[in-house]
Amino acid sequence: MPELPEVETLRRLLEAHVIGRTIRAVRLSGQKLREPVSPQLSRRLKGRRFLGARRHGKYLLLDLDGGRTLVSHLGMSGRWLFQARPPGEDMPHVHARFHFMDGSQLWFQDTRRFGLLHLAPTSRLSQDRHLVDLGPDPVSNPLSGIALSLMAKSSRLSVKAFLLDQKRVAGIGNIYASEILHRAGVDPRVRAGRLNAGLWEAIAREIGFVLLEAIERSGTTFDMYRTLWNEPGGYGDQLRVYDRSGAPCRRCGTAIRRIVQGARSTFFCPGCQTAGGPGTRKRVPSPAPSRDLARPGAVRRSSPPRRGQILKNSQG
DNA sequence: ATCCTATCCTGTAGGC
DNA sequence: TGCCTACAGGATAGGA
Repeated sequence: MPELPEVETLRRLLEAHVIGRTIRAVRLSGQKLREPVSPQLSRRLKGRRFLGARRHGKYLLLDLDGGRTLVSHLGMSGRWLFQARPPGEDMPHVHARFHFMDGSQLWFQDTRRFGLLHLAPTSRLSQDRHLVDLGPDPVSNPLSGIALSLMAKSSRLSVKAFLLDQKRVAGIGNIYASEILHRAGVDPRVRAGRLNAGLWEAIAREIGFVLLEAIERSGTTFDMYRTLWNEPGGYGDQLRVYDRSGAPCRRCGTAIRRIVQGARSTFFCPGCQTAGGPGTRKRVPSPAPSRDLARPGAVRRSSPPRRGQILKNSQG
């Protein structure tokens, strides 16, 4: 579940260690990812140099000379791994190996193959079909509460589902959505269109806070995610609700609950996350039926933005 | 138009 | 011990 902080961590590391290198060869596994990787990729990348690393939401954008950009997404289990001196042993599920002139290698590994590797013209990147519908990137262009509340105005989605929708805000996934709503004190089941401006202000603040704090710690390794050096991220012990069902809330002591929304887990504190935000106790009916699947003790493993501008200022 | 569900995929946890 | 099933979720196609 790499989300914005994990991708930004990789972007920074790639910028520091891979940008400037020239590709000698690219070897592809031939396996289909989210969509087939073009067999032309190898030919088109040969001899090209990486010029820069950008990011929008969860998409990593690697610009090359020759006017093309490598658009990548990590899906559920994707990894970018760099070795100055490639190890002797092999690794499973490596779908692209970039061999650089100096002998170093960059690998794209993706066990579950929900990731994406695709080459697009740099000049028309914002029109690329994978990127064109993305909402604003909340780290490059911090969102105001006003902007969020305008976007949510007539939405019947739960606020959790709203935050997960990449067309509205790009980069928030299942882990950080729960964390953001916990910090904002907002019940994840409340419909987005019913939240008042003050709560959107709190959510906007926590989006920025949580994502930046997670970036500082190189992201969250819950399961698959690794940095460029194959190391886990350090934000895992900062998580307040995600995967903590049954454990006491660190703010009020109430047992954290797990529910399912849109076939995805949501973790929240029934004590201090309410429909009216911090300090209110009123319980509000859920917008959609949500089953309570918390099993105590059982720890499961493992101004509104405009379109067309999304790729500007995406340096992160 | 908006929202919801099923689908893709693999490794792993849990049940028997 | 080992087989089998269920589950995890990002994005999206297609249905309601």
